[in-house]
This record gives sequence, C-alpha cells and structure tokens, in this order.
Amino acid sequence: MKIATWNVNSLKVRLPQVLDFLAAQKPDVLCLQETKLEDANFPVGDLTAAGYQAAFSGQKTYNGVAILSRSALAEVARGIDGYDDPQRRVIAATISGIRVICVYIPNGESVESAKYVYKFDWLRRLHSCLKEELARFPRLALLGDYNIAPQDRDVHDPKFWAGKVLFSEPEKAAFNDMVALGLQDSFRLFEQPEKSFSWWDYRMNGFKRNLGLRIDHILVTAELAKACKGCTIVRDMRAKERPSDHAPVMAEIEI
DNA sequence: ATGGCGGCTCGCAGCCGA
Repeated sequence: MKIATWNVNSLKVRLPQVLDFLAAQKPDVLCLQETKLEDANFPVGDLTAAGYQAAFSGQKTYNGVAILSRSALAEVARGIDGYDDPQRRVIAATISGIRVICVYIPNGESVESAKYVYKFDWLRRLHSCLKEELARFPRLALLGDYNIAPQDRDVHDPKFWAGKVLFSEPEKAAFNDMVALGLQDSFRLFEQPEKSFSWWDYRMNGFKRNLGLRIDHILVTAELAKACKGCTIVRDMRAKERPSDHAPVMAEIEI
C-alpha cells in the first residue's frame, strides 16, 4: 500500500499535476493540503475517472484538505473533535483498516505573530485528538504539511533558520511530542540522500539552488513502521511546469 | 535568501504562504 501527501497550493491550478502523479506513482492513498476549493467545486468527476474516491473539507481561498483513495473511505471525520476551527485543516478516514489523518498544520508566519500562538493552540488540540485516535487505531498514519522542519538536516541552512518560524525550538518540541505518542518519521526509517527537502520557496531560484526545508511528513505507528518498506520525496513533481512549491512525499507499507 | 514567486479575490493592490 502506497500512501502519499502533497500540499498542492490550489487544486484548481494543480489538478493536471495531481492526475499525472496518480498515473505515474499509483498511490493507494493521497492526502492533499491547500486545495483552496469550496466543497461544491471539488473535482470529483476527474478523480473518479482516474479511479479515486475522495473525502474533502474545503473553503474558499485558503486551507482545504482532502483524502483520495482507490478503496473505500470509512469513518470520515472533518476537523478536530470539540474544536470549532473555521480553518479547514484536518480530515481523517479509515482505509483498509488504517486510520489516515491528513493535516495542514498552521504556518505560524513568524515567532512574533499571533499566528504563531494559533499554531501552538492548534498543535495542542491535535495532540489530544491523536491520543484518542491512537487508543483506537494501532495502525495509524499522520500525513501532511506539518510546517515544521524537525532536525538540522531537514533545513538547507540551520544557522540561518535557527529560531525562525518552521524551525524554532518550540515547534521542534511539538513535533517530538507527536513522536513521543508513539509515532515514527517514516522518512528517517531509511537511508536518505543528504539535503532532502519537500518545500522550496518560489523566490530566489530556491528549487534550482536546493534551498529547501523538509516540512511534509508521514508519521506512522510502530505497527505500520514495522511494515514500512520505503519513504521517498517525489522531487520531480517540483521540477515540472507550474509546480506547487511542495513536492509529494510517499511511503510504502506492506499490508 | 526574504523585493525578487505565485495563488487568491466582488482584483487592477494587497493578503497569504513558508
């Protein structure tokens, strides 16, 4: 089973690239972030034609998440239970007995910003939600745009990024709090090329110069980690015409 | 590397992302 995550930065613009990715990589599950679409405009027809069912939770202009799956999506849940957040950032579904949670964790803007405070409030709520989900589902994967680069090797210039949003110590601590719940970073279960990133700024020739960050992750429970056969960043999607600023991340689980 | 890109909107400039 191949599970993937991709921040597409507008599904309306990126639909052709998403269809390319589905055809080329044939993931069983693809989690999307920043669809920027109201549910009424979700491209159900094109995705059905490509062989995928979808569950989605969107809004106009900002945010928006979705899960595409070749097989049935059960127990679909939108948002975090008990948290009335108008920003559409979470959707979950059970697929082939695996709990798949797709998240678009807030960016935070800067460490001085009110949005940084929101990020931590949000992460606290996600943490307690995860605790409950983990009690129910020994097979769970948390995929998405975390907006956190957890380690020095996930940042092209750790000295420059030190203390900045996406790489500040409290954010790394929040990431480690999720790991402490029993989740493992599937990417780091395997040998990986140096300077592996999942996001590159559109500006300053960020991709060509490989000035990136690894902020998109697939965290899995121990039971899935045991069955995990690989995790890769599908870098070539970032090199295409009119790319998202993120590349997809994909893990293979033998089930 | 932070102006510099690219997506969005009752657009024609400003907000947001990361």
